[in-house]
Amino acid sequence: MTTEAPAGGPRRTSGATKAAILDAARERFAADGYERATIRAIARDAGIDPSMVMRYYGNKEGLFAAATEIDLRLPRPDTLPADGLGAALVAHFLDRWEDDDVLTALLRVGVTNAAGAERVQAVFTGQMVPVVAGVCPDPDDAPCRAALVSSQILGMAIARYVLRFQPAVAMSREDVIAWLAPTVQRYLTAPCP
Amino acid sequence: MTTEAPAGGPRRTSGATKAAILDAARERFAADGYERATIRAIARDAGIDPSMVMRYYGNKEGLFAAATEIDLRLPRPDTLPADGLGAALVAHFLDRWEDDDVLTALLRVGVTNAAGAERVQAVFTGQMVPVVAGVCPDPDDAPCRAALVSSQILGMAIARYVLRFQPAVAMSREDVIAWLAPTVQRYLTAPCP
DNA sequence: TACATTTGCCAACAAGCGTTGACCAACAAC
DNA sequence: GTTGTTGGTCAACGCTTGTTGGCAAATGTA
Repeated sequence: MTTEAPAGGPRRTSGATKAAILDAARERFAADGYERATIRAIARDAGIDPSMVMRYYGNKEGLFAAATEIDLRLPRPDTLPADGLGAALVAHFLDRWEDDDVLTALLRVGVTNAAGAERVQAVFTGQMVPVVAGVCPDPDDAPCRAALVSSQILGMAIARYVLRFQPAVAMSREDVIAWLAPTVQRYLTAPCP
Repeated sequence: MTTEAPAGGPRRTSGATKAAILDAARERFAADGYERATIRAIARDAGIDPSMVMRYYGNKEGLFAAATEIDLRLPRPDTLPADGLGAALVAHFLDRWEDDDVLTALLRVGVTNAAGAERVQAVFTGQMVPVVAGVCPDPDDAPCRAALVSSQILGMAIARYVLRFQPAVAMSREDVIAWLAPTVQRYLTAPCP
């Protein structure tokens, strides 16, 4: 709950309301996907009328776009040991996924919605490819290698945080890193087959 | 289009109509996901009235369940060389995904819908775990290893067939196999870290 | 004081959804 | 022929959705 006005007290600022709407939207989109996350439910969570959502974000698509602006916060590759980059990347993504609903929301919607798919693609190619290009042997291979890394990262995220496969959920953070790090490392730096 | 009656000719058998409905449903579920694949649209594709869908499949959930009965057709592990199992599995899944809409449909819906997620889980654990158990060192590890294999297979399927990441789509079948096979092989047979 | 702006609620709209039940026409059996 | 069964349409229901416009009240500004 984000309502804090004590019934009859001073109105919130528009900024606070906008933020409350975004919080509720992220949670709903993450939990339900695009279609089933209704504006009415989001407004209810934010403690306001549905029409306020329209006033501030225009329509549902605008709300979704505002709620899923994402920064993967990838580390600069030159700050890490070259041979530990796989482990570092896997650990980073596990952390990101566990403390931010937006990633799950984006993934859920990306799989359902065409606009969402483009958005996932933009985030990953825009932020992943540069990092990969900084560490792989031939920068021309960066898109391909980034796609491979993404496939493994996204696959584990879906198994663990979306589908909730029991064995994937039960694995400890360290086990996931130990298993996936060599895979990612190979996709990053091994010579092309 | 699955309508073939020449306007006023003999009626179809119920079996033909049921099959036409299932075909249309698979296509729509694969293309649009659960919520946006409407019964009306499926019926239109099948060339019949929406009420026929209800008569034959009860309700939308029943239709979805009928449309996504899946056999992964996994090969028996003892028919393959132990060290080529990774490549064989990856190749098998690429083939399956490319000639069967149902897999994409199930994946799309599994990510959106709770019932769909359970279904994905049931298919993968029910059919993948036994195969993995037949080839990995300690059968107790089979669920964990199956989850790892699934994470890489599902991740590539999502990147290539759902999100349509450009580099993932552009890769040739042989390249995908060459990159992913060692990963899958390691998840299957390498000692636990 | 008076006025303008901003925050918010309310009631309604049109459209689309899953679902239902009544009705029709073709066939098969008697 | 009559009578059941089967494949199919039609029109409507109750409901939810995104979206809109008008109105109340609190705040700022003169």
